[in-house]
Amino acid sequence: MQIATRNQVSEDVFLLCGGWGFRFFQLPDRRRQILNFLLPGDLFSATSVFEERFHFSVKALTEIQISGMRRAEVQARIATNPGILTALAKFCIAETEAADRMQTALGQYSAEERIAYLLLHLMQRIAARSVIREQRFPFPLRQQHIADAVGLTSVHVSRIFGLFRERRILALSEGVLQVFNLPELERIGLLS
Amino acid sequence: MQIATRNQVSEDVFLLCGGWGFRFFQLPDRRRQILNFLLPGDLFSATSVFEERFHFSVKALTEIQISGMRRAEVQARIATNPGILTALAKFCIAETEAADRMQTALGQYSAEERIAYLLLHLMQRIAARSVIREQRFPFPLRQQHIADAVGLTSVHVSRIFGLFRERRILALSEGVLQVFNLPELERIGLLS
DNA sequence: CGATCGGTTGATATGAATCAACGTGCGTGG
DNA sequence: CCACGCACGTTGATTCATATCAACCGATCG
Repeated sequence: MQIATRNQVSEDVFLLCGGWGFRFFQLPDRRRQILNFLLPGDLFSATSVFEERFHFSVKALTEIQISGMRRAEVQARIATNPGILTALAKFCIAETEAADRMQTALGQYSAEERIAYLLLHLMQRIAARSVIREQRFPFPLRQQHIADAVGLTSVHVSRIFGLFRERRILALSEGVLQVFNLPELERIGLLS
Repeated sequence: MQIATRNQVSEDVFLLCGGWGFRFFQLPDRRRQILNFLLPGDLFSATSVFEERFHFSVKALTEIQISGMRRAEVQARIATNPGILTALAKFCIAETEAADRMQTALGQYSAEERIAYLLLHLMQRIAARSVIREQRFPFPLRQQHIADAVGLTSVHVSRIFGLFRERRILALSEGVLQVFNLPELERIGLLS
């Protein structure tokens, strides 16, 4: 379900309170790039506090809850309460660093490396939000989402998952990602 | 010449006053990803105002002048003068949007499209800083830099430049990029 | 004068895309 | 309740874009 569209004007700053979403660019042909995945607690984007229009689109991946705050009000709060600015800066730093790392993955990594990197990054973010037992992560993405995020086709993503499964590194089914061999996954996807 | 190194701690926020540089990640093998190019007037990164250590490395491409400001002082100024925060936010927005577009280029574009996109983006930034006559842009990058920025080999970059030259779209030599057919370059590299 | 750097070009290899077929589960309308 | 269509994933055959390896050239510089 589309939540926001590039160039759309909004007076609100949005926070994802529950569920999963993703931020993306749609090209005029069929191609699209998923820029990142949104998890509970994420602002759509730190910069949206100062931008009156979205420079990206957003879709929901599951049922979601979002909360909107008036931009003018958020800005006023920043002026009076410096703690808010610090929190915003922290979020912005995380976002920027994640973007830089993803850019590196897209420019330099092989298919296996890119997928491993994406999974590790998501696992870390999921684990920060809920307790993980036996390395089983809730994981609502379809292979097409992974493909659009790491710049591969879904066919090729399927092959790589087949390899990972065969090598007993991980398995993905029914919305659950189970990791059997974390060190190996990290060896593949944690290049820096 | 290396100017800054990943994980290095610094109490200063840096501004590039003259010359060209670039921000990058170096991988343990030979690979590196150039994250963006720095032109006069650019902060190394907007987030460095709130980060005490670099999460990236920086190298100079030409002779450069840089100016450092105490981070604590910059933060104090923000608190008293809201105009500085607005300016910082504007820079951060431009940086973020450029990163999102580059991520899209790396994930979705062909070699020709990526190079055309990079050149157009740089041309726009160069033109914002100096008057351009006859579509001749000062351009100190080597083909290896372009390769590392768009995730190709320098050999392949050379072939694509050969094609562009042959098709009378542009030519690059002696530090000058000359564009003969801007509409065609835009058709190739301006997909969204 | 030799060495190094940046760029070009050709031959070949390879990783990922494309095209196509098939299976399975699921929702929906008859 | 069944039949059909559709979304998602898998697998095989083939093609294509880009990488790799290698040779060579001209400019520059110690």
